[in-house]
Amino acid sequence: MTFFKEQPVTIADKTFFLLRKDIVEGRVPSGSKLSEAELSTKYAVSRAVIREAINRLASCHLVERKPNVGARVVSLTPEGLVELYQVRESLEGMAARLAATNMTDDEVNDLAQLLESQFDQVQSDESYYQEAGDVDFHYRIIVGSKNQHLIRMLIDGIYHLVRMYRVQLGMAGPRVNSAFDEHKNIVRAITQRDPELAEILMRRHILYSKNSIETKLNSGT
Amino acid sequence: MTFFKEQPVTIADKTFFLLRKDIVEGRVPSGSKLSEAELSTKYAVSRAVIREAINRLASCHLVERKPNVGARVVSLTPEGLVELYQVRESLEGMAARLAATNMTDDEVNDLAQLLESQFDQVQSDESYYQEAGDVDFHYRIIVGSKNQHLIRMLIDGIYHLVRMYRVQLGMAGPRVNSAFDEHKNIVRAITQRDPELAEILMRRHILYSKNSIETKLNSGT
DNA sequence: ATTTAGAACATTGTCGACAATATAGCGCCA
DNA sequence: TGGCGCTATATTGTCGACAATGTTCTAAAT
Repeated sequence: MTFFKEQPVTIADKTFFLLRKDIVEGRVPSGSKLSEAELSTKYAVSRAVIREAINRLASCHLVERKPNVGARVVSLTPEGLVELYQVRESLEGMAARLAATNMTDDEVNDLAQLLESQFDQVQSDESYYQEAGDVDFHYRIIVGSKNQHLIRMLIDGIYHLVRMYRVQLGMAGPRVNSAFDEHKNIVRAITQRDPELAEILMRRHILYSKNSIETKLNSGT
Repeated sequence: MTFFKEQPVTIADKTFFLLRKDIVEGRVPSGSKLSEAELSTKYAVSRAVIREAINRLASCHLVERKPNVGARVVSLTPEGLVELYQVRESLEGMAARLAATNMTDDEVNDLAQLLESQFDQVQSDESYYQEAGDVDFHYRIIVGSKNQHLIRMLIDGIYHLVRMYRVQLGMAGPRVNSAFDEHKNIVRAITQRDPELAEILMRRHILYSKNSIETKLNSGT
């Protein structure tokens, strides 16, 4: 149940979503050049809407554009991953802090219930939780912060890059049980309306994720 | 000495910078509608470059765009100010933390020297420090974090909104001496290469600023 | 053989016109 | 008189063509 389903209204929207999906999931390889003419034929739209789509992708930090030269898909590097997770730690920590005071009781209950239902899945079949379940959890807290800047920066911006790293560097891995416990502790802090604790736990949770991914990367090379 | 001077290369760049300046400094009033036709005659460019400029402004959260309807300059509200400073606290806190480990010794020395030179100005003439001096200090730490995401989010994005609030709600006010002391303490923490302390002090510094502004706003109404 | 100047090519930037959508005004009907 | 629907108008979205810039290839000169 992804509740904030963004749906395209204009052609530029649709093209933007398509292109973003293709980039995030690696069909347009990272580091490759984006030719406006080529893309306009590929997606069967005018160059103007391609340009708008590329500009929007640049806002998300998914492509880098140079004037009079063109745009390239960002390249995925270990350093980039570290920087990304530093920002995540900062922003999502604040999101958890704010969620502890700004989420309604109903929202908190729903969140706790979500974890309950995921608990069963973790027991029987681990595969689900890693992907959508984790994202769902984090999204709810971000939205629960009720801070528009935070919400837009994370959901419209950073999370697509995070997903790009996840998909292309193949991050599934373990850490399912431990992450689940961390989620539970965060929810407990929010339930107790303890902002400081919620922030600390969220930051540690993201820090652990980063470390886990880093070791996996290093062992891979 | 503003060292990261961004200069326009294309017409769209120039128009974007002009329009942003006009919005931030209130010549285009907050909450007003941005007519593409009107702006294209006003700035003597085609509608296409106006559209690109508006799109970029939307990425900075300076305007809000609705499909098939148009774009409006954001309205400045007390709640918006609070949300903005929450994000600042989060991101600049992390920037200070990272700066404590990533700034070179030379950069740290320059920063300390900057504060020294500002100290004299604070003694004699308070007016300078509040504006450019404060911004310069924060910019150096942000850049010193060496985190590209942080740098772009803050300098390209949030800081223009901050300036917009400052200019249009007329925030000059006192807090010069106390802010200066806080700056000094932050630099000391960075000099001692103490990331945790640098982050804590920066967050408190921004929190104090927010509180100061809020009380000023409330007393104004 | 290497470097450099220039021309030919390819790509991005800018523009004006047309299409699609939303808004405002007017008349009709209950 | 008030509300509803239609038409007219204004605004945004999309497109193809032209201009400006960057890039590559060639050829000539040292």
